[in-house]
Amino acid sequence: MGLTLFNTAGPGLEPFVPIRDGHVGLYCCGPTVYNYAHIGNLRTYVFEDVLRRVLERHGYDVAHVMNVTDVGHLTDDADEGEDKMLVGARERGMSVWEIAEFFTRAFFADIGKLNVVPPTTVCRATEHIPEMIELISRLEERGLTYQAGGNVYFSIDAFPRYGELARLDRQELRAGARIAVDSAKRNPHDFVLWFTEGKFEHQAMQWDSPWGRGYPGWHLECSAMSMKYLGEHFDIHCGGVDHVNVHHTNEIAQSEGATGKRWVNYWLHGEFLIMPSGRMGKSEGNMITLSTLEEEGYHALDYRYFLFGAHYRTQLSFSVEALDAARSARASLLEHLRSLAADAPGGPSRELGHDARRALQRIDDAFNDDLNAPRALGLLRAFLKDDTVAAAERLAVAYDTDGVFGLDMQTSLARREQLAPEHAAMIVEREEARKARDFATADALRDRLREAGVVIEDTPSGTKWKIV
RNA sequence: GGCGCCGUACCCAAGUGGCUAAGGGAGAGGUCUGCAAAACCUCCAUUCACCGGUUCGAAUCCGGUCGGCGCCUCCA
Repeated sequence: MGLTLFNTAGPGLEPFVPIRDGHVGLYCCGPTVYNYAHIGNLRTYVFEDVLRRVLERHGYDVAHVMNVTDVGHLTDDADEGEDKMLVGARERGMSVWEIAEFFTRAFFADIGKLNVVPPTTVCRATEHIPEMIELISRLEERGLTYQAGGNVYFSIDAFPRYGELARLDRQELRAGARIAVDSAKRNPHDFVLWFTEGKFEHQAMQWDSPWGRGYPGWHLECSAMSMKYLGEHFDIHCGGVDHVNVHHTNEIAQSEGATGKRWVNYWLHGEFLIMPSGRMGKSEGNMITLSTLEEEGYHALDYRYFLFGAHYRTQLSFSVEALDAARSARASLLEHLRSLAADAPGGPSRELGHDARRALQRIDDAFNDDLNAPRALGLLRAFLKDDTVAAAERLAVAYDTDGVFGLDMQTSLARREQLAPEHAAMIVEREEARKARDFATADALRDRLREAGVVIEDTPSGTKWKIV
């Protein structure tokens, strides 16, 4: 079964066919580094990671590019207001460059903990200003821009295909329904390509340009950098659903406006993580970071497992109950694998029988069906319970498919085997207490070990322990 | 106001015309145990928000009602 993906820019589900055999150009909208990423943001990167892993499982050589937006986002709407970087810097007493670096590191640390395979190319907006200026010049040559009020704007009326991605009805666009319209715009949906210093005196990051000293509009970086690293026509562009209407719509307008040809073949969009109070966001005041979860005693991979509870194109409800369920589920999965490993002294089987091959195929089919991770995980767990199949084969299927799940099954298992010497000593001490039928001492030791993250299990074949 | 998505057991959810409605968590009973924990076994939706319709047949398609969410604004 070939890979089928849901293309926002197409009729929906479509077979994936790369532009160049064996190669895939993949661009994923990256973080704005003025704050920590919250777990809603991270959901999107995990979805993209599954895509990356599935593509590589198909044998594609994936050029995976991600931008880091360290300039250009405005705190306010409608192209007004201060740069978010500036606000963040002021709050923390850091320079905008320092704060960008700080949160960039924090971001990659987070996705690393989630076992997200790093992009092959990470590019910073501030390091690609010349490319952005070049792109504006191309648009200018083609008559798609105008200058007004100190800014350079993209004129959507000069680009007939504007809004096709989001299926926007040009007549129905109601700009200004909730915000004040920039009076310099000819069409309310025109957007800024270049801001000049005359407009915002406090903008911290500025560059010289043919239109005056200033800084680029937000959408520009993705167009300029993706084309630099992936060419003017590439395979897949990903991001969150919130980007469909504005960000990606504008990216398409300026990219295709500049080249006069098709830019991206497949657009994939991940849905939101929903809190009881609705969408997660800084302004909504319901932000949870990965660090928050870790402080609460969850492992980053518990969150990754949690995300596999729902398909990437459906909203996922977040709750501590649901996260607890995922943590328990991941623990039981590892426990299950441990017992299978114990029954398979030779390790995972290299040869698979009919049933194991079929299970493997069905799991791959689920991933190939628009990255259906929840179905794949359900199939894996059902298969692992099938004791008509040799433990070694079940283990082999689990480890093999973990190449896509990315739950780090083998490593997580191994980690549980590493016992600190003082804990080993306590276990021995407890065994002696039990033999002496001094259960009070034994139970106290068990409690202390539990607090240290070592769980004790007395079984007919002796006392066992594991790291949690 | 416009556009779109969703509503499956206590919870998270898969399922997109036809085998017994995945899987996980929680819960109940049992085996085991000094007690626990874990593991294993068993049980846990004749039913898919509600009402109509299409069909030999629908959770799955169509229409309506109610409810939730998202986008239309920087935002994953």
